[in-house]
This record gives sequence, structure tokens and C-alpha cells, in this order.
Amino acid sequence: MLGLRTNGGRDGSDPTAPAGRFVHSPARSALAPSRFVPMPRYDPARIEPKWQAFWDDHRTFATPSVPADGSAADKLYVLDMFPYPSGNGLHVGHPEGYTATDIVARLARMRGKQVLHPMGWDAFGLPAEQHAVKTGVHPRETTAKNIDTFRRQLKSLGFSYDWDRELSTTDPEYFRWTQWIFLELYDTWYDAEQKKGRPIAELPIPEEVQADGEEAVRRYQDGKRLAYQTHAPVNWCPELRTVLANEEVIDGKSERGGHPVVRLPLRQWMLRITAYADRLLGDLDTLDWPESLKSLQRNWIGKSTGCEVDFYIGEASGGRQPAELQDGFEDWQTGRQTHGFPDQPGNDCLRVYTTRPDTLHGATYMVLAPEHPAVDRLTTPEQQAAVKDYQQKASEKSDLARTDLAKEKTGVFTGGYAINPANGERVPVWVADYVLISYGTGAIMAVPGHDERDFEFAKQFGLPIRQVVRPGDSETFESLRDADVEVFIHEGTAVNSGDLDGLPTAQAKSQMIDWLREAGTGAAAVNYKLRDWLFSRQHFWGEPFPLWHELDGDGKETGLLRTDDAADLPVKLPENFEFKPHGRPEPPLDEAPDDWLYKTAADGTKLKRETNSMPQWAGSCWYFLRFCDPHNDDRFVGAGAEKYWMPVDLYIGGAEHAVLHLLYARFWHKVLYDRGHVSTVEPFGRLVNQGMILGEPEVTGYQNAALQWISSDDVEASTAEDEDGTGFVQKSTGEPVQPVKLNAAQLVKMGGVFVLAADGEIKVDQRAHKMSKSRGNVVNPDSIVAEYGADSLRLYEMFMGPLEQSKPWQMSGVEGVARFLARVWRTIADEQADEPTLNAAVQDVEPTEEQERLLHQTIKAVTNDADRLSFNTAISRMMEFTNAFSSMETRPKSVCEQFTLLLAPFAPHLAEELWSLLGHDESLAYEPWPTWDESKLTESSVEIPVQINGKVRGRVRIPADADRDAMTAAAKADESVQSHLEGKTIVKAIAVPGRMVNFVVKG
RNA sequence: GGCCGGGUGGCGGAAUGGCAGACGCAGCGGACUUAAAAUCCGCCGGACCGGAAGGUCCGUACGGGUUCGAAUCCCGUCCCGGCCA
Repeated sequence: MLGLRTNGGRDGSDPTAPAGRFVHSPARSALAPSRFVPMPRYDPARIEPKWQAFWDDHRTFATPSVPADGSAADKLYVLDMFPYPSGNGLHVGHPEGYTATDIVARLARMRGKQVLHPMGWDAFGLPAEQHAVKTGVHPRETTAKNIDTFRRQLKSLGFSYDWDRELSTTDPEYFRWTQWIFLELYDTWYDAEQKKGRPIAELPIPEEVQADGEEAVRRYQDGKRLAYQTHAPVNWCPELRTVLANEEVIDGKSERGGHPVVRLPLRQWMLRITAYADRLLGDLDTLDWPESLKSLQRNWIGKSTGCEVDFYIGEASGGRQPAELQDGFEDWQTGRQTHGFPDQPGNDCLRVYTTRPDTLHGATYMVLAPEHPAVDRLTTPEQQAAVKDYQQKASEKSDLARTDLAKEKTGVFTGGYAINPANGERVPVWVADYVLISYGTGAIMAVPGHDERDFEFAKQFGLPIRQVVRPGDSETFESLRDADVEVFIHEGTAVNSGDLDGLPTAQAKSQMIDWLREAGTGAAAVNYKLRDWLFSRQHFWGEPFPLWHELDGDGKETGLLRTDDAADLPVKLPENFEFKPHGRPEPPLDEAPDDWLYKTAADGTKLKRETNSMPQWAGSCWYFLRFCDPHNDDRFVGAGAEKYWMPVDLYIGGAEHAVLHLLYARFWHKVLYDRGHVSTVEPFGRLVNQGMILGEPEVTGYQNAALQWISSDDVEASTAEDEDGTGFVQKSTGEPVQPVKLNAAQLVKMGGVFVLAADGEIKVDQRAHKMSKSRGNVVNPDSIVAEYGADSLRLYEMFMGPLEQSKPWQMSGVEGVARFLARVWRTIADEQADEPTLNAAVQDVEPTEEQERLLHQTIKAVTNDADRLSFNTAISRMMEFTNAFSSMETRPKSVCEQFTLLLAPFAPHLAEELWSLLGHDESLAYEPWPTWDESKLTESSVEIPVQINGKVRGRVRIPADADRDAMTAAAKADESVQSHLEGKTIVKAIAVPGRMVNFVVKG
């Protein structure tokens, strides 16, 4: 889901109600419309609905049509991450990004650009389905209602979206094409040589497969498709009746709701995103994204280079004799030397992946993941019970719990052995859950001397530890151990490693890889942390797959599939479906009516529909394409529209989508590109993450049961499970303490921290928390609009601080910007008049030189700041302008007009109202953006600081164009400077024209 | 534990090598008012000197470094937040 997680906000309660915090009283509002004051006071409640209706009626923000010649004119595609329309309505976090993009879009229109600025709904999602289970209300209805609320709220904020392009992922006319794209994925295989996705019809079929007949060919193709089925252990959450993705499980509980999760094997659809891992990684370099975001994606993809190595284990199962293994190894070695390293490891060996082949001589045991297929065969009869038991326990743990470094290592010996190909040594094979089946090959060579986890495991089970890398020349392994560094994981020099001895790690690695390749027992390899994408969910409220399972005579699935024809899409959800939990992990659609679920093909084959549904990510993987051409009935996007509008020029959204949404969307886009359906390799050019908006800052002190204050540095969150999650204990005593909200009057700042005014020894916590229903600090945009107006909300969200930063909400700050807007109103409008009238000070006269300079400086600063998305400073500059201009007795109309245009992208309703007051009939949405004249910026003289040894000792006024010598002379002439120069020698004089002078003196 | 971001007045923040604290909030004082709100004017980092005008010193988490000059660049440390393990 792309919507910011919204945790409440529309519970209908009085937003001013919570006590004990910085409460804003509506009675104090500067703007509350009063019965006794006539209209011409700044009244957003009058202005804003009027202009919103005007924009709607005049279709002011309709997207310009694609030029017939498809010429790439000056277009700009400005996109918000579309929200999940939750039942809680809009959160103040939403309008932050939306206002930023709206400013960019409005500004671009005024500069004559063709702008595409759409909005839609990422509307599939679990909450509507859960609501349906509870109440029987169809998710479609819940969703429609929530969308209506979101649309109303967004419209009340005056965003310049082209509402004709509104779309919802839940609309059959939309998901028709989501299903169509799925069929494209299903029809594609990845050609590793051409590094390109190609139609499955072009997949070369090996002769031996061909020989086995049509069914064998189909199954072979199915194994190569980008969309494939697998039986995978999945996170089944009985409470939510769904399987969750790994990232939706936190500490063994569901991210949403905190319900317990168990791991069960289930038939699943997967998307082969790993095939594109290298391109997804490489193309990051071409994107104008924040470095931090790119590095998140790089880490997520997790490319590493190393090598694969085969360890011989023999063909026989269970308890073979050591001598037998040794003999087999020699034959195997000879065979490998002749035939080389095979693509598939075969049954007689264990394949491992390592990034440190240089440490192969230090591999003193091996570890298999509990799910590894070779476990059973290696396990000796006497170890069987222990191993089975261990596998069972491991299946109940989450991946996270298994890899946690802090936990004790667990494991069990299989009784079997393998042979280390580097030195022919026999090493024991263990099973342990710190090795994950999903990473690498699911088996590792353990090098306890140089890997922390292997070391801890070896120490615990008494396995041999051997040093094969020496740190530096002077240090020894032993000395490092004495120094409490028990394991050396860094690069160094190889020792105890035969021919590698004395080589630095990098060389030792490549020499080992060469040797393994010649011996046929290993090869260089690349590995990715990225896993294939689990693409099926056990939900009702999602896109159905356009797939059918062939059934045999007994009604069982044969594993062979058929697709719906593209012409028959969309596959709609069944009607008249009752939401009753059947309590099994299988999808709810398994209980759909038969006429939806079954059909017979023309050739007589019985077919059953795929009953999994697609995950919420599916719809958001391509919505930006549909926006280009939302009503196209023939194609998911018209080629001309796609070519004209794509790529997205500016994409703004929350950092929570840094990895999944942005990676999935890039993946789909690359497949569509490979298959010739889109013209760009990457969908998003520039991308910006807005920061999180936190609640009002809170101050918390702590008291123990005896109501004594406890200093916050002696308090920590309780580790015990606590129902309300607010448990705190005193560190020194372990006794529980209670958080107590404090107000500013109870505190003083001492030595950089806040302490109780009553007792300076007691420190308190001061910080802003995430907005949440449970904390009661959620701010509802509707109430801000009602009280201060949309323009004030927009302006405040931008004025709070840099867009990318997280920042705390402060109600008093909203009042501040509201005061500014009211001041702008009074500067141009006459507040005393009964009808909207120009202020008498606004006159049709030429501006003075000072007024021109002020205006042009403001135009320049606002333009440059807005282009950098530095909206907070742009607004400051407009405030400075207003502060200076509003006290001038004559305000030239031309200056008022230019300033109104500057304000327009930020506070569009007020600007339109002023523009009309200034005598214009048309909307200002397409008026030319003001430009500045450099020659009007500069004053004839400037005041510059004069420093002596870097300290400011005086200020002098000099001509703006004074050269260095003139500056130095003027500086020396200054009295205060002279007194500091008295009796000293000037060693050096530095003069920066127009900026400053610095004398370096001695004596 | 790793990666990323951050630490500047009472608060949000500005300044990205050149006058630290723009702009806004809060606070204080004043004008207007019967009164309040609104509005307008002034003060507003700390210590010290001075009747005042003004001046001196300290100050951008902490310790070092580079530079004529560092909030800004470099090295190290601490703390906070986010993501991942």
C-alpha cells in the first residue's frame, strides 16, 4: 500500500479537547469568522469553496492533450504516491507531499509547461476485507465510501489535480490491465545471455525435454517463467486469515495488529525479480534519487561476489564408513578434473556459497539449514530422532529469530561427514537454524576462525577452530584473542593454507577460485540477498489471477495451467460471496460459487480457477502508466501518451516505500520495457521522500509507586510484555515507574537537558512522537481547514521545515502562517469596506527604486528556493516582502500583482481572490510566472564586515562594485578597525568583493 | 551489530567556507481600547563592564585537525531517530 499508515484522526472528536497539552482555543483564532465583522476580513471559509468550485467548473487543471505529432514538448509529470483510502480519512502527513507536488505543478503551468498531475487510490487492502468479515458490508462499498471521503478532503485543500484522470486499483477497468500485465509476466522468461525478458515461445527447449512430449515441454516452460508456482513455507496468520510477506511480520507477529504468525507450507505464486537483480542494481546509478534511498535499495538487493564450492558427501545414505567416503572422494575428484564444475551440484556433494574462498582451509565443519534436502540422507540412524526434533522446532521460528546474533546458537550433528576439497579433510556436517534455506544454497562451510556466527557455534559445540588469516605483520592471532577480539573477520594474510600462505586476502581469493575451477570443484559466483517476490495472498479483496488449473479425472490439480485470453479480461471477483471465515490457510475464494470457480475447456478439460489473489503491491506497480491515458479501452496505456508523458519527472512520497514499492514498480517496468510495451527503462526520474510529521512535542517525567520523581536517565522501557505498551522501569532498582505528562512551566533547561524546575536533579524526556490514535496526538486536516483554511494548512506544512526532514506539528505555527495570509489580505484589500475592495494604498503608479528592488529580490529568492523544493525559505522570503511592503503608504498595483502571482502556487485560493480583486477576470493559473531583472537587485552600496584575525571588528559601507584595494582602504579607514590595528603589523589582507575584508595581524 | 539521517536560542528552523540565530512561534514591554480580542511598535543566546550609548568575552553535542577565516570540510567520541539484521 502506498498510503501513509494512518492511525486515526477522524474519530469526530473535538480536536481541541485533549487536556494537559498545548491546547489551541478556537476563541483565540485570528480568523474565526465573526458575526459582527463584515466579510472583507480575510475569510478563507468564503474564499476557498468559491475558487474550488471555479476550478472545477472551468476544468482549469485539465491535462493538456498529447500533441498530434507526439513531440516531446516541455512536459512535466508530477506524481504523488497515491494513498490507501483508509477509513480514518486523511492524515496531516498526506498533504505534506501533496502540497509540495502541487506547488511544483502550479509553478510549472505558470511557466508554460504541459503538466500531468493526477491522483488515484491504492484501494485494495486488508482492512476493508476485515471490516466485511465483521459487519457483512461488502469491501467494495466500504472502499467507495472511504474514497469519497478522501476525494472530498483532497478537494478541500485545493490541489490542482486533473480529477478526470482519477483511478482506483479496485476498478475492474483498471485491474483488467493489472491482470493483463500479469499475463505478460507469465509469458516471459529471462534470457541471461541477452540480459532481457523474452516471450516464452522463444525459450529454447532442450532436445531431451522435447523428446518427452508436449506436457514435458509445458512443464519445462513453466519452470522458466517470471511468474511461477512453488510450495514455500509462508507466514500464516490465523487471526488475519492470511499469509503475510516476510516484511509484514515483525518479531513473529503480524505488523498490522500484532497477531501471532506460524509458518506453513502452501502453494504460492512467485515473481522472478531476482532475474532482474543486476539491472535493478546497475540502473540505480542513472536515477536522480537521494543517495540514502539508493543505498537502501543496493543493500536490499545485496549483491556479493564470491564463489561456489562443492563438498563431497558420497552417494550412499546414512552412516557410511569413513574409508568408503575417502575412496569415493578420490574418484569424484578425478571425475571433476575431467568434466569440470557442473551447473547443478548433483547428489554426491553439498554446494556452498562463500564470499571468502581464501578461508577454505579453515572450514572445519559444515552447516545445513534445517530445510535442506540433503539433511535426511546425511543423518545417521542414531542421530535421526535428534535431527527430526530439531527440524520441527526450527520450523516454528521466524527467520529473524533465527539469525539474531544475540541469541544462543542451536544445532545438532547429523552424524554425517563431507570432504573439504581444498585439503581432503573429513569435516562433520551439522544442522543449525542460523543458516537460512533462502540465502545462498542453504548450506555453508563454517570457518570459525574468521566468522563470528561460526565462531560462536564452534565454541558452543566444541568444534575445531583454525586460523587461516593473519591480521597484520606485528599482531598474532593469539594476541588478538587476548585482546578480547576472539575472532578475526577482516582481510589479512593467508596462513595454514598450503599454497596460499603469505598471500593477502584479495590475491588468496582469486588464486583459490582459479584452483577450484581447475579442479572442477568450484567456480566464481555472484549472490543476491534479494529473494523472489511472493506474489499471492489469501485474500478476497484483491485482483484475481487470470489463470486456470487443469484438473484430472479425480478433480485434482495436475499442475498444468491455462490462462484467460486477454480479450476476456477482466476476471472479476465473484458476486454474492459471503464473508465467513473458513479458518483454513487456503484462500477464501476456494469457497466461491461453482460457476465462478469451475469451467470446462473446449477440449473437454475440467478447469478450476486460481483462487489466490494478487498482493496490494500489484496495482501500485503501474498506476503511473495508466494516469497517462486512463480511459484507454484497447491498451493499458496508449503508446503515444506513454511516450509523451513518461518518465515521471518528480515523484514524492514517504520513505516507507523506499524498498518494496519502488523496487517492484521498477521490476515490472523493466519487464514491460523488455517486451516492448513502454519506452523508458526506468519509470521515475527524480524522487523525493517527504519526512514524517510528528505530533506536538511532549515532555514526560517519571514517578515511582511512591510518587517520587525518577530522573529519565535512570528509566528504561520495560522488557516485560505489557498490554498497553507503556511499561517503564527504574534501571537501578527495576521497579516500575509511571510516565507523567508535564508542561513547560514545570521545567528549566540545565546543561543542555530539561530538568524539573522543582528539582534540578530530575531529568525529563522531551520529544515529539509519531502521531497515533493510542497516543491521542493525531491532527485532523479537516479541523485545520475549518478553523484556518486550506491555504494556511498548505502553507504551514511547507513552512515547518525542509521537506525531507521529519518535524513536529505545532498548532501555534499554523496560527503564525494564518496571520501572514491575513496580513497579505490587508495589504491589498480594504478590510474596512463592506464589499471586497482594493486597499486605498494600492495605486496604479510606478514603483519606487526601493520597491522594485524588494520585489525583484523576492522574485529571485522565491523562484530559486521553489526550484530547490526549499519551500520553507521561499515562504520566509514572502513574509519578509510583506513585512516591508505592508507598511508602505503607496503600494503600486503592478507590485501587488507580481507578488500575488508568486504566492499563487503556495496559497492558491487567496491568490486567486486577490487577483480578481486586482481587476482580472481569468484565473491566474496560467499567468506567466514573474521574472526578475538582475540589474534591479543590487544596491549602489553595501555594508560589509571587517575582520581582524577572523573576528568581526567593524563594518563599513562601500560601493557595491568596489575592488579589493578600495575595500581594503575603506576598511583601514574605519575607526573601530583602526583601534584594533593599533601597534600591530598587517601580515596579509584578504578581501572578497561584495562580501568581507579580513586583516591578518601580528604583534 | 550494520547502513542511513540528525544534533544550532525556550520551540520549529535559517545560514553548506566569509556578519551565527533570517522567517515564524512562544515570552516580555509599550500604543490603541471602558475592557478584551485583533492590529501596530519595541526587546528577545549566555556571562561580564557601563548611567546610557556602547563594549569585551563565551557560544552551533564533545575532543582534535585543516584554513586568513569552520555551524559548514577532515579524523575521533557521545547522544537521538529511522531502516535492516
